[in-house]
Amino acid sequence: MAQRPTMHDVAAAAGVSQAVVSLVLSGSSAGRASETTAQRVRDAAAELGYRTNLQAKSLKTGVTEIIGLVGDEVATSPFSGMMIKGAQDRAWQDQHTLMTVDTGGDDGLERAAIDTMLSHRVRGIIYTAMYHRELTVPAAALDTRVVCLNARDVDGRAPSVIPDEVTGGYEATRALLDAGHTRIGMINIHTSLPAATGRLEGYERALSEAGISRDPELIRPGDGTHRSGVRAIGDLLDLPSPPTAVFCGNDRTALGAYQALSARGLEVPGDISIVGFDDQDVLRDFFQPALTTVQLPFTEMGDRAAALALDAAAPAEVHLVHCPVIHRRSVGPPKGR
Amino acid sequence: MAQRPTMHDVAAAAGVSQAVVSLVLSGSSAGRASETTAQRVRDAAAELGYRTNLQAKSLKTGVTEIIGLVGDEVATSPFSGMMIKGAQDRAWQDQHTLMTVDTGGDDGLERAAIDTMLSHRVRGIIYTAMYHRELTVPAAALDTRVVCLNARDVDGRAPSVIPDEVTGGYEATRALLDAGHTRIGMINIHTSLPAATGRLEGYERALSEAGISRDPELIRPGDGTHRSGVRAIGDLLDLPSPPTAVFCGNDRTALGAYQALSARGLEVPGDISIVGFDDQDVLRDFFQPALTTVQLPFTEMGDRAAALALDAAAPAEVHLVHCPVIHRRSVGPPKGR
DNA sequence: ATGAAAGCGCTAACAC
DNA sequence: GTGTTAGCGCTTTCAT
Repeated sequence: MAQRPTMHDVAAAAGVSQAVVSLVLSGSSAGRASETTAQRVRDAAAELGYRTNLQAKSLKTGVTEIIGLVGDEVATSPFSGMMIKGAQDRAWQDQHTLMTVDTGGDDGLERAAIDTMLSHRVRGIIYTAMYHRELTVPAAALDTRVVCLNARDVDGRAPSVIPDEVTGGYEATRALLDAGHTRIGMINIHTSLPAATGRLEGYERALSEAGISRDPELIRPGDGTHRSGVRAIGDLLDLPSPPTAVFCGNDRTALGAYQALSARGLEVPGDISIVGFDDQDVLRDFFQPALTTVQLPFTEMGDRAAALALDAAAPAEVHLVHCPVIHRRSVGPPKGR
Repeated sequence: MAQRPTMHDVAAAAGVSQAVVSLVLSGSSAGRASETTAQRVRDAAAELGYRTNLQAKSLKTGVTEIIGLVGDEVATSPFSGMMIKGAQDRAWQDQHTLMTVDTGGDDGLERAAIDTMLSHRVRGIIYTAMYHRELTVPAAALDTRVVCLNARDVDGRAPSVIPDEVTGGYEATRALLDAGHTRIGMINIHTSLPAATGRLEGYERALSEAGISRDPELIRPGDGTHRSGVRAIGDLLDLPSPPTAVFCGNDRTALGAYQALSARGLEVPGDISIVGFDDQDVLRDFFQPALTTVQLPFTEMGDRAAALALDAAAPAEVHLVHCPVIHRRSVGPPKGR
């Protein structure tokens, strides 16, 4: 762990000047240095265990190869891991590294994190939300390139990458429609979330497109919990004319529905078809039979966000990322068909 | 997003020299600059939106304020999120930031990641495993300070921070012993894991300390899955003299046990007491009644690892972090007592 | 109490 | 083809 060798050391070892070392090692020596010299330099570098000092390089060039990623609960939510992975892999492809800070929702820490990143002269900041939501990018962050991930910048000053909830809800409902259902319930999640409004909008659009008139009784409120799935599916089944299929606003709700159904001796999809939303990893094993659901494309979203963070010219648009339906076993034809 | 102001700009604005700006902003101006001057400098800096250029600072000082964190699946496992959070918060307290790379288990990427971090002249590297295991630190990484997190460096060249599985298993078993049980089963997980051998060792130690002779029939193999919990608990119950309590090698196994028990019409803890291991967040809600289990102290482990990464003088020891028993509702007195 | 100056390791323009 | 040179923005020593 002695003092790291510098280009000067390599130059001395190879018997050339430091400038030549720079040229050779940066790969731009074509036509500048002879191949013999180049090889001698590379050998010397390897021999000494030379490694670029990125501080020095960045100081000179004025740009760093770091992308900052700030978010509430970035580390602790299972979802954000995928966003980070997507962003990281993309950054990596472009020789960049991610510097991550999980603010835990603490505004002071967030300010400090942004500050630190700016001091590090990051190439851009990916401002990430654990749950899809709307937010205002802190003014300080706008000193650099900012991209909102899983969040929409209400002021439209930064590009945003969010899941296309509407199309997701639409396609989830279509999957049910296509299986022959015409009486389709929906159990929503917290209505304050873009996820809730978007998914519901997709549901309604699909039904109206199919010429099915809206029945408010079929749309049940919920809060995204297991418990609310249990309750809402009960309400739905107790209707004079119960639905033959239900679109659940998220997987957790769907799991509640599954259990309530099984408690009543009803089968999925024999008696009733179910579609979820989120395709949550950790819940997957608990669905018997496997749940047909809509996937939140977090990895792709992370990828897109990183790409935008690296592209200084990208306009501050909203990028909707498609949420594909994952067809598994919880959808079948309506009972008695 | 114009060119960022430098200390020279601040100096010009405040009518002092750049050196004084450095002194004042670094806080070491006590007795060097007058308070009036200092204030003028700070005002000018704020006015211009000045921010330290950490590249330049690091180049000069020779040390960075970055800690690298490399791991397989760091981003995607629910556990590692907590380790990252713990490490980050600790790093943050010491003005450091985390640069994270998830290698996805790819060796090439891992090498590249370590290389990059070394080029960034990170203060240290936290080499993290998703599952507690033994490993060899890549030679390249040893160019800097390395700390193994949730992994033990078999060559003993780097300090390691790992959960104290043995004591965890011991205390889990003690919880059962203390409730009055004397016939206690254990369902193990993959025996190749330090988690499995350690937990079993703790179990055996607790029993032998209590003067209970070892009954091999009570120790069932498993692979950590839900399914293996279902199977093993069945085997245990079918014994001529079944246990009144079972220590499950992990929560997932315990969940299988719960379900098999409920399928047989048996109650926890009325008919049988259960203790798990891991205290896995996502499974928590599925336990009815709430599971008494042993917590893997990931946040604390991350904290310790970061602290070690920052302490160049720390010896390459193994740091065992205590795994506390979380008492909930799945332990009661033996039936018929 | 303040300023001048050197130099950290690198890139890149320019000279030979 | 290769070397010389001038900074990038900062910290720090030494003058003043």
